[in-house]
Amino acid sequence: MPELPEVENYKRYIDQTCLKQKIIEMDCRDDRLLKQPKSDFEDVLINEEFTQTERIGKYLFVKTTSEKVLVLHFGMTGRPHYYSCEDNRPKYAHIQLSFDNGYHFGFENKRKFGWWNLTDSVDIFKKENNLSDDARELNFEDFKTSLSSRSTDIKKIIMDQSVCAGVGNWMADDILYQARIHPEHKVEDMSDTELKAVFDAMKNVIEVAIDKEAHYADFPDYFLIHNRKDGGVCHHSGCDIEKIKVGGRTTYFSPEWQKKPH
DNA sequence: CGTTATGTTTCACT
DNA sequence: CAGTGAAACATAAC
Repeated sequence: MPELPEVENYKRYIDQTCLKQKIIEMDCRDDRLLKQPKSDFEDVLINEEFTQTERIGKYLFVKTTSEKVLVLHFGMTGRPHYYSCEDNRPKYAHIQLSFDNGYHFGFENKRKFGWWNLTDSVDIFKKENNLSDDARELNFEDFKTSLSSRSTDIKKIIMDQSVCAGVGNWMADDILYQARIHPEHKVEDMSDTELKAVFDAMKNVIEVAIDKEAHYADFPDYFLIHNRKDGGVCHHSGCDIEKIKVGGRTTYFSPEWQKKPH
C-alpha cells in the first residue's frame, strides 16, 4: 500500500503509539529484511527509546535516544502495527520490537520487499541515496532543475525518487490524469505549462490523499483511482480507461482525457 | 499453473 | 560519471 500519503499515515500512527517507551527486545524472523547485522540494530535499540520520526517520500526515519537513526522502508506490502500481546502479532509481522509496557511494534511485510537500516543522520542518508526533497515540500524550480537533462516518459520521471520522493504507481497515474498529460509524453518535449500542470496535480493528489488519510473511497470523484482498473470509465469523457506498461509498471490512463502528444 | 501486485536495487549498455 | 531500460528480488492471492 505505501506511497507518500500512506507512509504519512504510518508516521502519525507510530508517533501516537511508539514514542518514549523503552525497547527491551527485538525479534526478526528473516534477516534478509535487515540491511545491517541484527546485532547492530540491537546495540542501538535495546534499552533505548524512539524520540521522534521524520518522513521523506516513502522512507520513514525514526530517531532514538541512541546516536543512530532507524530507517524503515515498507516496500510494496508493508505497514506498522502496535498491539498489546504476543498473541496479537500479525502473521506477517516479520520484525517485532517489544516495549517495557508490554506492547509490541510489529513491522508487517507480506512480500518482504521492505527493510530496516541504520544511519547517522537523515541528511546523510538522503544524500547517500540520492533522495530528492519530499514531494510535498518540493518547489517548482527544483522540480524543473532535476528534470533537465532527462529524456524519458514523464511517468517514469515523476516516479523517480531522486526527482519526486514519495510518488509511486497509483499516484503517478492519478497525477497525470488530473494534469491531462499522457503517461508516455517525453519530458524533453514538454512545455513549462505542461510541467507546471503536472507539478500542481502532484501537490493536489498529495494534499487530498493525506487529508483523507489515504482512504481512497473518500477521494473526490475526479480522482482516477476510482476507475483505475479493468473496465474503468473516464469520469470526464466517459471513454474506457486503458491499461498499458510504462517503465515496466502497469499504467492506467484515459485516452480521451490525456491526449497523446503529436 | 500462470499472472499480477501501491517498490527498490542491480547491472549492462550508451 | 550520468542516464536509461530491463531484470531481479520474495511472496501471496486470484
